Amino acid sequence: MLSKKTKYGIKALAYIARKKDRKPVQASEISESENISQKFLESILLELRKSGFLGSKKGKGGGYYLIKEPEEIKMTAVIRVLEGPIAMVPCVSLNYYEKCDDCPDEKTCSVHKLMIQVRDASLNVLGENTLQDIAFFNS
Amino acid sequence: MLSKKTKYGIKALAYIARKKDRKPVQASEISESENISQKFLESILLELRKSGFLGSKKGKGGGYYLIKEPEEIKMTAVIRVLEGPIAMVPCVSLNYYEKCDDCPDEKTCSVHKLMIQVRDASLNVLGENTLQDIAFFNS
DNA sequence: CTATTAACCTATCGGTTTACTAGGTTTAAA
DNA sequence: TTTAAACCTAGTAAACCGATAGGTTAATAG
Repeated sequence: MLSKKTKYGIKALAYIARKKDRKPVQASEISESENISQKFLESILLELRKSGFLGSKKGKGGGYYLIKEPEEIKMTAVIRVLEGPIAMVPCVSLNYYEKCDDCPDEKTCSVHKLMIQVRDASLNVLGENTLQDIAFFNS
Repeated sequence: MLSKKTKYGIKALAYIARKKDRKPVQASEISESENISQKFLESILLELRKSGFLGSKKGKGGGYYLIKEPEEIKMTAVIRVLEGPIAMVPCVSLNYYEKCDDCPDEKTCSVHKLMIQVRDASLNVLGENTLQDIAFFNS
């Protein structure tokens, strides 16, 4: 399950991407428009800034803005920062690998191979989609 | 992330499927062989029985056995019972649908469309794999 | 220079879930 | 009648989640 944090983070990024001018967008504006608790959103935006997706400007007229172009931001990167691993099991994670304590050998694990397939399928979808794709779409 | 419960459940089912004879397999045997806490495993096996994957026999020489053929058990079904929804967000779940409180309209939600794609990709993999496929595989 | 605005920081917190554990009861075979 | 196994109920420590509270810092407007 996707955490609210990740969900809100994606929505916020999409909101900012939709603004044509590059003027900073305030957390309060996003909060109202997307129905997200402002304080919670603030902490998420901060995290997105610290991880290099957003820049910020303090004080009056301040806010958050995209650092890269929306087409250059893959959803894999966003989700990895906000949610953590994309894989359903640490032992098949590319970026957050961890050995299972119960498995003596991954090669003979019945779960392992299945979860690699799931991971690759998800990775494929999330790697093909950029912020541009999800911010502007014609439903 | 897949819970240990689901992971253990899948491993246990695979273990039982691998036994050629249809004699009941004891929880203790699976527990030892797969390095799973016995009591925890018991509760999982019980759940798998109640949801129609396993049958059981009490008393000496008792244990758990498959009710259906391994080829007939899709991994989607197993995961839905043990883990719950396959979708990463309730609003795109086929079997556990729930509306988001923050979204006024799913059609305009930037997360929604993306998560439908992820769901379909996962569903595709998990629907194609049966217990037979994951129990016997040549790594 | 001052007031205002908005990002930034730290700490806390109630609720839920997770992964077990304990300790028994029931059923069936030897 | 002993033993082995499933079955049942309860509890629990730790982690995580989604938020809230209450400030500090920095930048702009007047």
